[in-house]
Amino acid sequence: MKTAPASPNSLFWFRKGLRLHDNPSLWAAIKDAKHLYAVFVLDPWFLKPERVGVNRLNFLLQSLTDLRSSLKARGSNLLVLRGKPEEVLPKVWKDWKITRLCFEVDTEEYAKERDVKIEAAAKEAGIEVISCVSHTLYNTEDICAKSGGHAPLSYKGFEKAMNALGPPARTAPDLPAKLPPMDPSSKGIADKDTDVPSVSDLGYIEAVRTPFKGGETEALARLAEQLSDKGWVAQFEKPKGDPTAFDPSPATTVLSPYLKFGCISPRLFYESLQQVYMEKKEHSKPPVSLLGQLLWREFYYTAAAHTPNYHQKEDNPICKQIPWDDTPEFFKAWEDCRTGYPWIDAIMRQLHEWGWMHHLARHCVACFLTRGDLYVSWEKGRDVFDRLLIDGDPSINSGNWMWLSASSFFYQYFRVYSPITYGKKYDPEGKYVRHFLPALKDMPAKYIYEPWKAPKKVQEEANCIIGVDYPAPIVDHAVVSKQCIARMKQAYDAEKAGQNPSASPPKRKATGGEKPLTKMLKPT
DNA sequence: GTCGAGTTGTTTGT
DNA sequence: ACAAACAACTCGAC
Repeated sequence: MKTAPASPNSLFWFRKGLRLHDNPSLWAAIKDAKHLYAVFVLDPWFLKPERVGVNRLNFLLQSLTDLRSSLKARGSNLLVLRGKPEEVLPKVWKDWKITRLCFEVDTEEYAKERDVKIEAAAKEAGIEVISCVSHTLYNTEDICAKSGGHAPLSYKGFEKAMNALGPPARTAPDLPAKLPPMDPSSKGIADKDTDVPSVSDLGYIEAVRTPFKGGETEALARLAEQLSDKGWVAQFEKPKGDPTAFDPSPATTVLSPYLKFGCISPRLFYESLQQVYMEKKEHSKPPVSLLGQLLWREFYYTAAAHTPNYHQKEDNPICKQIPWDDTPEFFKAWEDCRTGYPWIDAIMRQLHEWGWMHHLARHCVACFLTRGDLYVSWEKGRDVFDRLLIDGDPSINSGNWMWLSASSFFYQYFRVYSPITYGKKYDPEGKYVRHFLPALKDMPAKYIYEPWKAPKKVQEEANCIIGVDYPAPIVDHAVVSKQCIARMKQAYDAEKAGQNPSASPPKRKATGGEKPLTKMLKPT
């Protein structure tokens, strides 16, 4: 590699990390730089309705708009380019005589493959490449190194590895008020060529419905607001949250979409929490505390980055091989909010409209689709979440789906969420259900979670005939949940026998083992 | 090999 | 409000 020039022309490539605060890679880009070019590349690989829903795409575009105005305020700009990064970047680094390329480390599958190619091409062109870790608290490799060379698969193991590393790196200092300018004679840097498009510019016709707005400015304001109630922060325990809370605001911080895109730095969140905990001596602790939530993110990022085939069941060494059913009619009903269980359908409706639901609500629908009721593969549900969530983050999403389907991390498959009583205990009046499923808005509270039990007269008075205005349940939870538990046991036993065939012969159940349970699960 | 723990279950009792 | 029964998993420490 050539020696880096004294006054480099730097290209900073934004991908995640859509922020100016705590951005060590951007610091590396501006160091001694004569010129700085900040770009975001709209990659056609992402920009497909089957890959990213309108709510998250809009969140991204708002984040870019915010970033653009922040950069302009510092005498720079964000140039939004379109096309495959491996084609677009070499073109501009040639046009702009770039000598240094900087970007934040991204551990996700597609990003890793992409970045290896870009880095090789840049070095080939004599360009210095600098890449820092700032999307996670730690370098995930360091966590693995402290855990016997592999990603920890339990929270305890993760905690041990993390404690061995000590506290994470401090946040980077604020950037200077003025950033190195672009050379005004550079090709293709005019506003008209590099502006942030709208969702309709990108071919999306669906309306944006999420109430959450993207961007670093919004993220910092939300962080400040959420952490201003120090008593609340200090006593926060995730399992005690109310998944039905939505008006005026949910039971959690909703910082997840900002962390997903890096509008907020995890290290800034970490430091801000530590400040509150210093003041409030009595406070909740990981894994249930707010800090714990940030550590779970780290846990899943580490697992994803260091597990082969993490995003699929097949050839995934940490994933139980459960023979899920292929029942597209069940899957479609779940996806389209018509399982006939209001609690499940309301959560799925919130997913479509807001792109966000409370974590425990996600548990309920994930359990229902997989091991609890429909026995459909977690990969199918994962794809839906991946597309529709504004915080859809592959490492965390696939991990949680394996957790909920008892495919990895969590194995107590007999603990099944009830699609009837779970919501009822938080919201007996059914306000949440009524809001997201207006067809049921006048159903008496007594029947709001089980409307099929309402007498015909009650249904008529509520203007909601079951089977007409709102579907009848596609399965009988009391029946199928028991069958599912039995099938999970069978699958676990088969896995054990398969993994270690010499230790014990394949177990055969005395009775019931060969029952065609699939047939029994069909809609009645 | 045993035993306790595991961010977030449900139902039925008192 | 809290406790036991339900049926019973894996992992990791010892």
